[in-house]
Amino acid sequence: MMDPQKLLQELLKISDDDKDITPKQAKIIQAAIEIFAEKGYASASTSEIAKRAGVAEGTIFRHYKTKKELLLSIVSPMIIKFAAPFFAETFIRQVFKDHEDKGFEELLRKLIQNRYEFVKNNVPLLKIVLQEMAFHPEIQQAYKQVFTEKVLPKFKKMVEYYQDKGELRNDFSVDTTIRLVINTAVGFMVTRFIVMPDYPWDDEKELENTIQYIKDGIFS
Amino acid sequence: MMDPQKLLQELLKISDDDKDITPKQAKIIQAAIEIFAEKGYASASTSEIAKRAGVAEGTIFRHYKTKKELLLSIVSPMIIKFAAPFFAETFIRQVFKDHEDKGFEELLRKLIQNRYEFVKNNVPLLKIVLQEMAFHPEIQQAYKQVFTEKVLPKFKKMVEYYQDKGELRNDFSVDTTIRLVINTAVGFMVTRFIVMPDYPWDDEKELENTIQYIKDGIFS
Amino acid sequence: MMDPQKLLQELLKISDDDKDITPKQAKIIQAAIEIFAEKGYASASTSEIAKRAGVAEGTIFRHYKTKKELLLSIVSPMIIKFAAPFFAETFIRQVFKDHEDKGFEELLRKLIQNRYEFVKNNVPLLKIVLQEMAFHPEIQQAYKQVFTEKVLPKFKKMVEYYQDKGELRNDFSVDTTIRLVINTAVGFMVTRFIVMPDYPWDDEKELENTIQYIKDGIFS
Amino acid sequence: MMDPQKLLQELLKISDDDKDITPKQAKIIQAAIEIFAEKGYASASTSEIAKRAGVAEGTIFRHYKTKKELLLSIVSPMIIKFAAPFFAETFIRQVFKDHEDKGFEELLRKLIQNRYEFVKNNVPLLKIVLQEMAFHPEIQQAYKQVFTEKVLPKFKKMVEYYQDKGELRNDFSVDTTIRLVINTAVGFMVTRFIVMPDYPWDDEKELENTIQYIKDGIFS
DNA sequence: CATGAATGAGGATTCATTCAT
DNA sequence: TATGAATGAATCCTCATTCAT
Repeated sequence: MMDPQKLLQELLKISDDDKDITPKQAKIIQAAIEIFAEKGYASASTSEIAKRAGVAEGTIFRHYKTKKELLLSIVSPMIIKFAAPFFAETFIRQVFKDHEDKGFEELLRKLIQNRYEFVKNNVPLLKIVLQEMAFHPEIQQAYKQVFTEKVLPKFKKMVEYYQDKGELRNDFSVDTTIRLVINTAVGFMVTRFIVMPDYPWDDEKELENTIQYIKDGIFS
Repeated sequence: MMDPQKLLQELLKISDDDKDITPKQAKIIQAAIEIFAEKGYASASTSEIAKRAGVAEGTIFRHYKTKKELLLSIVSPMIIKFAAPFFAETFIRQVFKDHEDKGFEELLRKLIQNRYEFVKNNVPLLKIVLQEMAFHPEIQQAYKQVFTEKVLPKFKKMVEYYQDKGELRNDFSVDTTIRLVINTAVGFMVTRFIVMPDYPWDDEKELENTIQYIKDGIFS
Repeated sequence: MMDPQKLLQELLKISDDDKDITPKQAKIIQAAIEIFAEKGYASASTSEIAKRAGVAEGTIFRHYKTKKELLLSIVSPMIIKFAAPFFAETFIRQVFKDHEDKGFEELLRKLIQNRYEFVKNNVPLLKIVLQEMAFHPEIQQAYKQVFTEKVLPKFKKMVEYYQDKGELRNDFSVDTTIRLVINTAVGFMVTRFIVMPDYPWDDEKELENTIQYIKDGIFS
Repeated sequence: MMDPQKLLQELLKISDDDKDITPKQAKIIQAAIEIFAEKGYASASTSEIAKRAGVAEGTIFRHYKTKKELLLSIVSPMIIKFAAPFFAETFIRQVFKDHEDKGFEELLRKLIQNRYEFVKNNVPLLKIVLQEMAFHPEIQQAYKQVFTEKVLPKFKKMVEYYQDKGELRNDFSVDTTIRLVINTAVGFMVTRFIVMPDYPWDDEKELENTIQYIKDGIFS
């Protein structure tokens, strides 16, 4: 038995894909993340990446056959990591068995808090994913697959479960409910970290308000 | 006196920036919109735009000094148009005087429906704005200015007004309330037209659900 | 009616493919021929070609999408031109009707002399063809097609005709005869212009000897 | 005293340059021969050679200082081996003393048959020599030296001898005679193994025809 | 106004070669 | 001896922009 705090923390470290990486390679990835995030994949030049990584341009291509492969090597693991909480086999069982009493609200709170921390620690990477998804079918594909195979099914079960319990309104379809929740959560993070990162956010309060909003809307 | 239906319709046609445009220029803009939306500004080549427009490469540069000027000539008016409803002097007065009885919900409904139609008719253009805003400070600036000077003040007044009336919960700050509403509305449209345009949407219902969600959240 | 001298001269100028060519383009082709011949296609750099042509490197790619296209635009017409004498409809008829009295020897003499002049005037180009054929299937294909469809059939008719007349030995198959003749003629030219261009050749005598050799071998 | 059969067989194994070669080195040479023959020296990359040889890139440069040295280490021995029959001191003496009765024809036959076997067993290597000679002065030099110092003198003596005997026509200069013979023989092999290796050759007959052609020409 | 040839800087990528392990 | 990561010059090619017609 594990308390949910720990559970979700666990789920983050899904893959250690940073193994077998030379120091130069690590510097390349770091530089690439920065520059891709700053100017976008298409406008980033491998020569600039090499310069910032303190590496010869050729070194990039020794490790990544193409510039695109470099992008994907950065972006692919992100998708999985972002959906990580939904990967754990135990996740949904935990929810139902040990913590059902706490209800959907508590589950939501944990989830959003956890993903909030994740996003906070991976802003440039997520910027890249958001930007480049639009133009790279491979990324869309990967995202779609993870979402429809891993995230959606579990999310659906959750929503159905709490709808049956009468905790969630059931005049919204499951899909609609999920869409609204995800929109609100993701929207918060995008606004918080990407659109207006410089606004003087009171994160704790804003997080709580967001959860309340999802719960009750804005009407009194 | 004007009924709100007409009011909002009016607000759409703010600027006729399609004046004094040669047919070739129009074809260039059309082609540019398509290609910028398809592959992004950085990956779009002026030669491809010229080809699709059925124009010589030089012709583009006769009308737009640089490729970036072409982008801005496309993007700039969009920002104003998207915020159009908030531009009309009469807008807020209308709200307060003639139609206060209908309440925030009705106002919201009109606004969202109207912007929904607008987005529906300008998907590629909005794709471009969303994508390129990240990398072009000029666009961010323009957006920020319009938002803080035009949209935000009026939105604030509205929210304050309805909070005072007790129609909106006031444990949320005005800013937070606005953020949540805009997030939900924009999130819907982005999901609807950009992320999942091929999903079999029941637009009317989804629109209504979104409004209800803003109002009441998802809890029963 | 045309005397065979003129006939063969005519056949040389098959296509004027140098039309619609800008002066820069002409200089590019000239430079490319020189450099391809000097160092081979693979070792020739487009930047060097541009330099020698007095043109920006980009200009090359405005006219030829790829370096290979530049090569083919040079090589392709050569193949046809080299086989030119066999293209004329009237060629073989001329041989049979008006000049049969002169026999195979005279025909051979005219042919070899004519091709000798052609080769003499196109040494670098032929060097390129010989070298690059080995590595470019497109060139092999083109050569094969021209040879099997145009050259071989007419050559066969000629040899058969003179074998029937008893002028040529018929213990050699037609194919073998053709191979031996072409080998000897081509071999002469390759030796003369490519292998040992600096040897003090007495061209007229050597040409005549080659013809005699084909006729009588080297035994007394 | 040695019968000529054996003599010529002997001449083949002139140098055992395969000594002191590590297994890796042998694999490198084998891979290099294949790849040089397939795509030409300039288009062959050391990394591809290393890969096909199952060796690290660095290993190639441990044995051969440069890519070119690798080429020369492959090509140089070929030149000597191809001219091998003319190297043996005893060769010409054999011809004159023991076997003069058999005449030039028999000598030619032996020579051509022997070289035919050699070429047959070394097609890729000869392809490389033919291709690269054009661009590498070192190879030309080596070839020229071997040819003028070893092959030509002996060949000249032979031809002079048989001209004096009245067996060969003497209205052809010695040089011309040699050129014609070599052209015909080499031309056959190039056609046989390089230009048209897939043609259904009747080697024995074609070889014999070639010899007859050299002897008697093609006229009846 | 419109054209399209020309430009040259810059892009991604390749490759022979070096060197620390 | 063998490795393979690292190099950086060189390669082919693209592209925004200019300008003479």
